[in-house]
Amino acid sequence: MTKNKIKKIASKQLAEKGYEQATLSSIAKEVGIKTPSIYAFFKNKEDLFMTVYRDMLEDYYQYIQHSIEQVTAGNVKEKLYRILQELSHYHLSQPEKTQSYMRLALSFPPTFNQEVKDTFNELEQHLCEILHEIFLDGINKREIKNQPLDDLVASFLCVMDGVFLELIYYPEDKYRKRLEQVWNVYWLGISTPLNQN
Amino acid sequence: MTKNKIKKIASKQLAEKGYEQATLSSIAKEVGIKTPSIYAFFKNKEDLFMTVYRDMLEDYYQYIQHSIEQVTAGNVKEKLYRILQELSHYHLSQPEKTQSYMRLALSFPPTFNQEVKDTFNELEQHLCEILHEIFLDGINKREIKNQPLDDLVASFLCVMDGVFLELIYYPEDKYRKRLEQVWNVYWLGISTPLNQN
Amino acid sequence: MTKNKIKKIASKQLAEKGYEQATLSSIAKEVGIKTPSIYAFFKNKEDLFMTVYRDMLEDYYQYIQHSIEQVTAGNVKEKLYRILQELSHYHLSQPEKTQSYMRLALSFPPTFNQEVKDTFNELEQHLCEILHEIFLDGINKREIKNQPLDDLVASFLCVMDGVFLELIYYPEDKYRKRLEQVWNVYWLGISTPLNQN
Amino acid sequence: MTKNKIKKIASKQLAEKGYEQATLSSIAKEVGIKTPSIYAFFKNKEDLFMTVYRDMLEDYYQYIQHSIEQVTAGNVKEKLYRILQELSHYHLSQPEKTQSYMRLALSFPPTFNQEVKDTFNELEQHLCEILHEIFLDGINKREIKNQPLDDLVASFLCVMDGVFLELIYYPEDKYRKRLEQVWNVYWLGISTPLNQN
DNA sequence: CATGAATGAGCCTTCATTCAT
DNA sequence: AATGAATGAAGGCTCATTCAT
Repeated sequence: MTKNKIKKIASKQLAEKGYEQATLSSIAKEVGIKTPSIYAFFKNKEDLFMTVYRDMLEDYYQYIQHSIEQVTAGNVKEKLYRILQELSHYHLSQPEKTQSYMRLALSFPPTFNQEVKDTFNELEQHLCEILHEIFLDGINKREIKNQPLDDLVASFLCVMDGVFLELIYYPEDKYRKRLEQVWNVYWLGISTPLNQN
Repeated sequence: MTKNKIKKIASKQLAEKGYEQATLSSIAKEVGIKTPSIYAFFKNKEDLFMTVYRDMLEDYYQYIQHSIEQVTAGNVKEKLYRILQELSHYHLSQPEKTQSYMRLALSFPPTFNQEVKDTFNELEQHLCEILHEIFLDGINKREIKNQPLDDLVASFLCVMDGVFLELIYYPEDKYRKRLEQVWNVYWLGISTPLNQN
Repeated sequence: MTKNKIKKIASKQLAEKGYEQATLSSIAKEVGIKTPSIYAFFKNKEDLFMTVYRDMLEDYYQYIQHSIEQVTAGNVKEKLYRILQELSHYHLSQPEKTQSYMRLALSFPPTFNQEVKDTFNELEQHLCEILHEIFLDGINKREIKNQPLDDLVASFLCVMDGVFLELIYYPEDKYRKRLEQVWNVYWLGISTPLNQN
Repeated sequence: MTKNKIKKIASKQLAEKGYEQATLSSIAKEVGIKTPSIYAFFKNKEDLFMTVYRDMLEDYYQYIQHSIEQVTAGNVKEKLYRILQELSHYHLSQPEKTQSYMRLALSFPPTFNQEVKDTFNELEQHLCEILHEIFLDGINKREIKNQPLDDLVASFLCVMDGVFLELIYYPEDKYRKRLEQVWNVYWLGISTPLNQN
């Protein structure tokens, strides 16, 4: 279906060149159609990329949700590490998406920014709840040192953010090593002595 | 001097709107000159923003260097926290610069990207050395739990990155709270029990 | 068809004002369209004039070829004179074309020059062969004094060139007189006494 | 003297690139001054090239005049041939001048064209008189077949023009051969049998 | 003499978009 | 659903030129 092809290539070019350089005509050319044909499917350039963005976010959302739900087995250490790994896997296995993602977050017309932020917040909210539970569980089970839950959640989110940024800037191998180092220190830091093996 | 005014406003508009939207004509208008006048000072649009970027990086470099050198007094805890604070202060006190910075890093013509990465790496290299020393010192003085130095450095860089990303996305008050939470957990995690007060 | 109209007017303005002064906007204005519309038909300004030039050359080529082929009847004197006349007729009946032609030959971006020269050479080559035959025939029939064939061909080409240059510089009436004078002397010069009536 | 340097380089760039491409700034750069400095010596771009052109023509004029005056010795054949040779020598020894010359003749703003033509005409007028005398002399001395003087003059001018055009288009060696062939045929054509050796 | 700064005019070009087909 | 033709808007850039210094 042409519509999907357009979206796919729009997303790809967005990743490669950013919003402004991802010209309708350049997209059309790569799709193999003429520029005005795009308007048969999308009202606008903004509309097209809005859609692309929503799809992307939806996809991400689904993935994260799905990943998290599957992380029921295992102890807290495994759960947390698993989250970082799922995150890494998602971005590493389809780096263009992450790029597009970042690009849109920065280069989108201001009108759009609110929606971007809203979706982001929702996602974060969800994540917070999950992490809350996990850490609560961890403390109860004495896997994790007793600390304010919010602090723990914040710290993990910070690790996630840091790891995410490095995921963008470093090549995969260097990134993987980093991730491990970070995780080692982090886990050693938050866990109770009993669980540091 | 007009040249500086151009650079300043170019940087500002870059932060606000990104490279493509920071039009030469829009810059000129805000400076109060006519567009072609810009060419009396810069060869190109690219040249202008190249200069802006280099200045920015130079400035950042100087600041970090300066900050770090002054962090000789105090124990390791103070030193590390001080670094995070200086970083925060730098970006919070002139948020446009940070924005420009991010924008250029993502939206610049590919030719330029190598230079961006090189400068980045150099900066990181320098930071690594400093952190290395600090952590080594911390371990020797029993302020910090004995762990591989590289892991510690990596973890701190990750915290820095995470904190940096949040600094961009959250409003200042929310950010400050986050920073404190993160720091609490982090320091509790890496320090020896004696130093956890 | 708009495309042809653009070409026609481009050619005309080229003749009148030269490549640089034949602005896309001035062409568009005369065609009655807006400047960007030209890009629906031509990739470039260069592309447009390239096309114009090739058409011109093609047209010239066709004409010369056609003219020559029809000059089978008559004796050698008539044939040669006919060639000069056809040449004159071509340029006099559409002087803009000749002007454009000259203009492009001189003012075109260097990239293009090779193609210009190549086409020119091909045309000249063809002409040489024809003249060769005619002169050979002339000598055999004792209409023309026995001289090296190559010299005769060269001399005739020189007359053509001279005549061509004068065709550009003189107004038509003056040119016609000149042509006759030149032809008189030339024919008297190369013909055998029997044929000088 | 800077003024002369400007003129020289203006002329050179004119030859190489034509009037429009011979930018004041590009001239200034090659001279080693800043663009506005040109205005210390010339009122205008047009003024500059006007001067350049007048100098060129003056120079040409002088040369031709001088050449011709020195062609008093020798018989008519030698005189005529000498003229062609001087012409060739002039253009071959400083081909840029000829290029500039042609360029200006074609690409100059229309205002200027009249002066160009006037000077040209004057030169031609002068040449005509000289040729008139030579041919008259030639006929009287039975070196040249009796023909209308005007025709002879016209024919020689035509040869000059043709030869000139070929001088521009052919490389030197090819040109020289051509010139000889043309001259052979021409002289054989106009001379009396007695003088054809 | 020379130049730094500035500018009006204009050029080529690209882009998103529309509309009739 | 697709496209050829057209366009308003704008962008980056160059050029000749001026003027104060």
